[in-house]
Amino acid sequence: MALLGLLKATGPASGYDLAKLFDSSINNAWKAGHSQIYPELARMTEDGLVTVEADGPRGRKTYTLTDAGWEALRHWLVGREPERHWRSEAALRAFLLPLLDAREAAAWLRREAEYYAERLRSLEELRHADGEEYPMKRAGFGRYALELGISQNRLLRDWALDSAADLERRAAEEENETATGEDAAERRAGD
Amino acid sequence: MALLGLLKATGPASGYDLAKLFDSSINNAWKAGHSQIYPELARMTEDGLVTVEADGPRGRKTYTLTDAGWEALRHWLVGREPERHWRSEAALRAFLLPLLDAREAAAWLRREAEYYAERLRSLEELRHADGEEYPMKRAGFGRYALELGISQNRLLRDWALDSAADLERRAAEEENETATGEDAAERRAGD
DNA sequence: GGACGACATATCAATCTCCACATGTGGTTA
DNA sequence: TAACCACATGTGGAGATTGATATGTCGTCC
Repeated sequence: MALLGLLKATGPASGYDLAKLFDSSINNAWKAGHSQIYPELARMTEDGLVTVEADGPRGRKTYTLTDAGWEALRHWLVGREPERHWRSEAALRAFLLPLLDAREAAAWLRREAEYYAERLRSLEELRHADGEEYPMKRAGFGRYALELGISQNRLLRDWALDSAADLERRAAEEENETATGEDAAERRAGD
Repeated sequence: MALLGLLKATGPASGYDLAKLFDSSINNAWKAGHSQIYPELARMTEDGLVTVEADGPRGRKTYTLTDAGWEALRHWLVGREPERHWRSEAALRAFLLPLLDAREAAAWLRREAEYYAERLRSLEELRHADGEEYPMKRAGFGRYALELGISQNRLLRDWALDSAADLERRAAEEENETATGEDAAERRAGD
């Protein structure tokens, strides 16, 4: 479906073009290497969703979206089957974080925050980039998706920083209590 | 890894227990049915990450985390290999949204917003629920992950509503322009 | 004219994942 | 005591995914 979408957005293209386009546009939402793209294009050709034409040099094949393909894409876009797999390593780690001690967890979160901050920067750059650098923008694309990505990364960064601060505060409090307890014990021992 | 984490968090458990726990806890971050869990437990037993003991009735097998298992889990939690698969159907749809006309896209977004709002409600309920209803809370778990989930769903809901409103505004503007153009044409025709 | 990098397509094996099918036991309740 | 539900564990096959490997061409720069 992602391939159909790109074909619709850009017009006829080769598998190679699509692979590059994938990288430079929806790679944040969906990943696919050329070893997935080529067989998929062959399958879609069989299904009549696209047509092929061998035209360019180096055995280049240009694929074009058919009416049936656009219909299928449209149907998928509008359809609302509940999302099948929402799966995120980051979320899993976040969930299991309390297994580590507070200091360690906080350190991990701070590194995570840096990572999100970096992604945030690169997305914000994209927002100010023009069509040359960001081909999908020419088609008015990714406008809303880009804003979403920016907001999400900002949220993630702030969440990581806040959680880290919270964990550190708790750790400090605990150490204080322990220290007080030890002081008391020492005082008792000294009696 | 998710399994190891749950084992660490809850202590010894059977595959059945883990499957249920999965559903009631990290299901939002990671999904796994029993048909994945049982083979995975067998594999981890071979690798020495857990030990099995057939004890309960009905062929129940209880799995216990070994030191090696905890070490592996710890290593995974602390380690920071860049996230491998971030893949989201919703994000993909969001990206391809401009392929639809504005009204249709807005309608889709409003339905999407409803969905996020519902998830938001259920997560907020979870926040106020006590350990009885939400077993992982007993272990102090999911505290930060839960807050993250709430923030994310709120963000998603607001993004969908804002984007829908924006699309509708643009569609209305366009229609106005078109109508004005037609008026002018009619006036010319009437001359 | 040779080297090199970008263009361009393809296949294979290993692994992961999903869904459906399959099988059986223990406790409770009508 | 029969029925039923929760408990409990598996297998098998289709399809997706990843990463490695393979092969060859075109244009350009030195």
